[in-house]
Amino acid sequence: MDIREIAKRARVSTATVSRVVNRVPTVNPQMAKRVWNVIEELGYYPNTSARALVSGRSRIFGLIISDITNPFFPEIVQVFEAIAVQHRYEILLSSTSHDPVRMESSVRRMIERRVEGVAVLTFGMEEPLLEHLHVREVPLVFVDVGPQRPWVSNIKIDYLHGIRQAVQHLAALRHEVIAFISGPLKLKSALARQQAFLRSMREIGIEVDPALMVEGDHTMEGGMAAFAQLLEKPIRPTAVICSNDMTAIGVMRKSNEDQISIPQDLSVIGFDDIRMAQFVIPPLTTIQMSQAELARLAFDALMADVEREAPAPSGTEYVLKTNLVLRQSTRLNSAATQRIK
Amino acid sequence: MDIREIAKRARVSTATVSRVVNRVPTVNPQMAKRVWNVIEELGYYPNTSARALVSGRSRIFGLIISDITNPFFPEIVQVFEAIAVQHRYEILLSSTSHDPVRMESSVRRMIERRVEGVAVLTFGMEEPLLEHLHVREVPLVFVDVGPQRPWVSNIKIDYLHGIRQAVQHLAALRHEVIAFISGPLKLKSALARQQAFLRSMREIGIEVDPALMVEGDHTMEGGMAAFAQLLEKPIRPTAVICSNDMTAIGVMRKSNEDQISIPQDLSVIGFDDIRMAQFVIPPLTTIQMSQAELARLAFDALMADVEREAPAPSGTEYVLKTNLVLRQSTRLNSAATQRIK
DNA sequence: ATGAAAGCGCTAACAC
DNA sequence: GTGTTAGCGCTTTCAT
Repeated sequence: MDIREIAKRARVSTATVSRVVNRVPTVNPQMAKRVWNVIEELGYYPNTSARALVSGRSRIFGLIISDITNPFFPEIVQVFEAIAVQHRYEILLSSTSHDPVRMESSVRRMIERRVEGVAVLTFGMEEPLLEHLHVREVPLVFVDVGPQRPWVSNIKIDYLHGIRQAVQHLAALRHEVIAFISGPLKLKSALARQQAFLRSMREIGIEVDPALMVEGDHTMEGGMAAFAQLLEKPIRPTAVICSNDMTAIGVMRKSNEDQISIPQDLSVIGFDDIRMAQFVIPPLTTIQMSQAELARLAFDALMADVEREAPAPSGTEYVLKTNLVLRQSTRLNSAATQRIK
Repeated sequence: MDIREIAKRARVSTATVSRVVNRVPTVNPQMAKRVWNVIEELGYYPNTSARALVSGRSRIFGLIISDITNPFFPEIVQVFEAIAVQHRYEILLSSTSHDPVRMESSVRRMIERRVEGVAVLTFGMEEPLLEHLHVREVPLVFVDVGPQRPWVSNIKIDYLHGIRQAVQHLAALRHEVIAFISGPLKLKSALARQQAFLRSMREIGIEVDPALMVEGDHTMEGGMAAFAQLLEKPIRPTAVICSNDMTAIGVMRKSNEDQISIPQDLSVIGFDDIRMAQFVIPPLTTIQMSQAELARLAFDALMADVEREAPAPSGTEYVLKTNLVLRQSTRLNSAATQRIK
């Protein structure tokens, strides 16, 4: 059952059926009605492949993430998909697990499906792949790590904004010995968070003791290990800020094992605000990087490029702010309180 | 750059290029080599829309879930996608949020993309939608709730297997007063779990006091509320089995607020084994329903139907076993222990 | 073993 | 405002 069948039964041409289906306003309403009736009656659904082939528009966006089981991503996928559907786009999802081979195959699949844009929410993309997409003028959007060139947008995360809030929040609670557990420092995003922490501390006149900075790996196990390291140091922090929530959850887990109560004995702050942050005990105070907002920015960036005829010569830049959300893993520093008494 | 361009440059016909790309074995190896070289050189990627249009095969499977942010689903999506890619299939993901309108639009999109099969991992599908897919002979796979008819597979969950293990585990730990927090009982899957619990208890000679059965809603908040209800009853359970992990996490949260220690004062068992179950404190003993296995079964079911020329008249049935995984939220009933002393 | 050619279902000129 | 028609890029007979 195809457009010709509909045309025949509605006694119009296929062109008219096409116009009706695509809601071209110039068609005679009566005729349109007749066509719709036949469409309903026969349960006709236009064939997307044919449409894509002839129009040259696939109405598909690629979405490359590292790992859907990483709690940071589900909400992004959710929102991205919801917006896409509103715009009559489909999404081609791909998890790469940080594997360059899978990344390459993802890009290949996306090119074969002639995606109209790709959101890359991983730690960048190798030059040859970029090149393949670039010659086809496929709009791309990255988070922080995109190259400056036509058809490439970048969403810059304002780490400082939220991290400064976190530091000042702890300072207000009389914490002075504040540790920081970073992510893998070879990651640009992890490094940026650490830098923002140091800068925020400097702003309030504290020069951080290097002993209070340990490197984690953004996993729970890494958080536990990093915190264990911290406990062996001569100075004991009363608060710790973590480079992501999973790390913070690791800290909480290790604290629990060692009979360190949170927030009584130790205040903990995470980063990301993954959903799980609300479910741990106590609920985790964390720096939110809105996944919904990120998804929306990414989609809008692609959409903008699709609708542009000429690209900005060195891409477009967007900014996503981060913000502290207060929950129950931080508290007034009891040591300081006693001192005041 | 299309197949003709390649053909011209390799001085062969388009038919030969097509054969080469599709690895038809009869082509002269030399010629094939020549064609591959040109393909590499020009960076040619076949156009999927054209392929789908002419071959009538989209190489897409639909995957309908209720909500990707529900921790039960990410791993399913992950595994389903990975297997699909291995078979050179793409997946069309859709979250319906239990909204019939979104479900309808999902199905429409899938039909328009001419998916070759749909895995429906929600609580069923309304008859009219089923009908649309049925007339097109689109293979479907459901979990528990599929109708018996051609082109429809069903994955039956063996709830009893794991729940019986849970009950016997608790019994072995000398628990006698075991509560059960169910899911919404209008859900077939929730009801089945409750029935399996009752049956398992009966098997070991315990008739469950109705006061020990409360209805939750499969959310953390619901778990907290249900447990609060339980605490107001005259009899106090020493162990509680929950219809899913989020409910169990709610119980843990509420226990924490009320100074009830887990597992010292109360043993808790969940269901599903979502990833978070490993991260809560203490790690949750739970009945695993392997998400990876479920995804694999679903994919295999669709693939089998795609390759079948005639469908089984009343569909095919698959079974997924559940199993208890021991972690740290269960312990010997201390009351019973004292009694023995 | 290879090539010529007929479409797959649709859109978009272009003509009326 | 509506119809005719030429493709979109590919696969697949059918000849050779």
